[in-house]
Amino acid sequence: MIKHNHTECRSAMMPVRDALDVISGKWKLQIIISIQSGNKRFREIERSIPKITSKVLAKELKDLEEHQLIKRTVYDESPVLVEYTPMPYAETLQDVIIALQKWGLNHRKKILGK
Amino acid sequence: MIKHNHTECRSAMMPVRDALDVISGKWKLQIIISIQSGNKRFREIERSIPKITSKVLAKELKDLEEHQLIKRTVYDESPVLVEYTPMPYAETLQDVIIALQKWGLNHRKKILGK
DNA sequence: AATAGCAGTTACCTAAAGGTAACCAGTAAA
DNA sequence: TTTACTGGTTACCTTTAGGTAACTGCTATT
Repeated sequence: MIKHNHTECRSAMMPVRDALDVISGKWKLQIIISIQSGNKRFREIERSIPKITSKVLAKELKDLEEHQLIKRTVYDESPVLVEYTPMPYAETLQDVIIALQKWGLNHRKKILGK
Repeated sequence: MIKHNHTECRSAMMPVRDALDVISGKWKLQIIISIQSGNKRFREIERSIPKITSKVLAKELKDLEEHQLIKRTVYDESPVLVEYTPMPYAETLQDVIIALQKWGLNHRKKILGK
């Protein structure tokens, strides 16, 4: 083999796979960003994310809760009050989010600049 | 730190959306990693990515070419020789890839550590 | 002559993601 | 009393992603 290394390639690819298994899809990172920005209530989060629907949001919130990225708290007032808050683990995604933000900004500039 | 600001939330979310429009999905980053590792030929790339199929690979390679992340070169020998190589623009994804790798590694440790 | 590799394409199908709209119970404001 | 808000759920449907397997023309190997 000249220069490319099969093993090295695998060990670069696998962790990306593992990460994408958790945070892939159109909505998960957007929801985390919304909650990290201070949105707590279901409708509040829903309104903060263009085009998302109740059904999709409900499902994705469950996924994120299962992965311990957010916490769902029910305050038993009447009517019931529900709050979604970020777990500390969600902060570990900052580098990913920032890298994607930077790349997205740059990409938009590139596209519009043509 | 965390402010409850609608505008701020949007401007954090939109670039992530833009980025995901280009590099979302199970395969695109894996393909870029494979090509950046030195794999050039169709079958070579295919073999380097577990579980990918010819059909999916062909489609994703077209997408990546359209977004100018990779280049397809046909050498008109006989039989035809085709090479895929990374464009300089693909290098701008390094931060994203590295962030995802780190997070994926850490996440796997977290899951197995329980 | 048969087999295998190359770079894909095609047809067919399933599974997952996502959209649309209606609906629930409870509360509060108009 | 009607309207609207809350946090979702349900049923139904479409779209997209992705898998399976066969097949192409061409060449090189066995």
